[in-house]
Amino acid sequence: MLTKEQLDDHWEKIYLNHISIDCVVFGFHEGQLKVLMLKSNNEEAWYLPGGFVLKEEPIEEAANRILKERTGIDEVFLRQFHVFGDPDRSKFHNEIYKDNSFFNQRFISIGYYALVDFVDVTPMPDAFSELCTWRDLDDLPAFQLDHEHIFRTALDTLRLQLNYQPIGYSLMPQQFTMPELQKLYETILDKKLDRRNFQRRILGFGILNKLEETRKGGAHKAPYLYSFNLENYRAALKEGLQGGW
Amino acid sequence: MLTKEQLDDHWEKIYLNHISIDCVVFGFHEGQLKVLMLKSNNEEAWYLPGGFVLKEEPIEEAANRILKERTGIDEVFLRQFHVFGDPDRSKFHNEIYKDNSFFNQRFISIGYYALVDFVDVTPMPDAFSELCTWRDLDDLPAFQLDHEHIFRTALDTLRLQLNYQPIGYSLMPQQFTMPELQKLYETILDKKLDRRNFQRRILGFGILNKLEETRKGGAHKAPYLYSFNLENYRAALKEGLQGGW
DNA sequence: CGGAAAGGTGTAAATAGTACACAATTGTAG
DNA sequence: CTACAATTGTGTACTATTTACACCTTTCCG
Repeated sequence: MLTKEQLDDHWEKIYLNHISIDCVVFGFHEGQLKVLMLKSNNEEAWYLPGGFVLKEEPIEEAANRILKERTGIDEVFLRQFHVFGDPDRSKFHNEIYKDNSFFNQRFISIGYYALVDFVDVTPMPDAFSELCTWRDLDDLPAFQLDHEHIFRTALDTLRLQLNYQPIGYSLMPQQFTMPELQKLYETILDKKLDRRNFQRRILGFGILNKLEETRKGGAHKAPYLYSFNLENYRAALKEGLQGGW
Repeated sequence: MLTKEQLDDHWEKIYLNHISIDCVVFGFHEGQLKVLMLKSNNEEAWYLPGGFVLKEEPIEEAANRILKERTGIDEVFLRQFHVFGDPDRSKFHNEIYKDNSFFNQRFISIGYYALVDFVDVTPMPDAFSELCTWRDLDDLPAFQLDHEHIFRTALDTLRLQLNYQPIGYSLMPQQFTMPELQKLYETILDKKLDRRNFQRRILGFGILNKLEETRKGGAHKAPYLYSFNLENYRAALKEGLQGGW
């Protein structure tokens, strides 16, 4: 265990000053959109996975590292979406940080959002938290600092993104049914979609493979399974889906 | 005039370390899309208007301040679009900066793009430049550092933005003709659009007022003048134009 | 083996997008 | 002063996309 001064020194030495990264990690499970959050025992409010940038580390790598530290996973959909740079956004009220020079500085935070497959994630608390866990979007706790704003902005960005990019690959398991995929879209958009029109549209993108098998075991007619056609999916990510001039 | 050491000290004292802002300022004049650029006498390559963030300044304010310093204008369309954070992006090769501790640090740059009315701008060089001037998009000089990448990313963002936001208000003069507005879109997208369909579409957005007057003086039939309906324009900016789920 | 709940599929109507042509105005050249 | 060239204004038929909507099938359960 290091002394307080040594810890202080530690942060200062390896991380860039003034810059932090916050990640909004979205997952989808049992028809619920979820976001990964952390909580320390000393505080009521929850916060988003975050961290700092090593002196010689590209910021994309930093975001990936932070994400991996909290989830165990790597190589996922991870995108910058906004920078939060108000001078009073990062006043830590926690007594722990009060006289730590590194934590007491102003931080400009680069917001990333990630789309991950829920079952691949093993939530792991960071050095300041006892809890790291998924929270349902319709049962969110109080947020620390400006993290509610960061989360909101990420969600808005995700909703916008639905309009010109496919997103399911990162959030769904390998195989899934059409109703399951539709539920994902409905959950993100927070509105009901027409079953038949949804299917036509999503199939029209050409990013799905219809599989032979069906998902048995439900109490009803067995739905077909689909998987993503990775080649077309990647092309759609690059080109955008449609629309415009 | 300050000594070199005093200057060094000056930067360190008032600006945040590691963080810079670069602005891609778009203007439109005589059917040409233009970008504001700077050049010093010591270097061949040009660069984008940029600067740093004051210790207690919100980053949006910093971007506005930097923009105002180079253009004289304020309260324009100005948006974050990307953060550029590779550790080797900001190695200044210029001898001037070689032993200046402030300039020799790693900078993570927040990219902003601005849409401005060409005629409102009075380009003003910064402390390192002799030249500050508009450059045509189809006659761009060599760029310093990663500024070509920053510029490209801004242009791609602007093109994407056309699909879900109106943009003309910030780039056009108060009054303009339909062909002039069409030319703006064609220039940004770098492709021809059908005159009649363009008109129907843009009028369909409900963001234009058709004026009584026409623009005389051209060698041809006098086109009608239009202005933007600010109320509807602002609503369209907020809501997005159309499309999607 | 009948019923409840969910999934699979098609079609008609409305809407939006595309392609395309002719008439009117204006300055210029003869 | 007139014919011409260039540009603007405007409308319509055709096509593609989006929307709204209904019936049949499968499966499990009681």
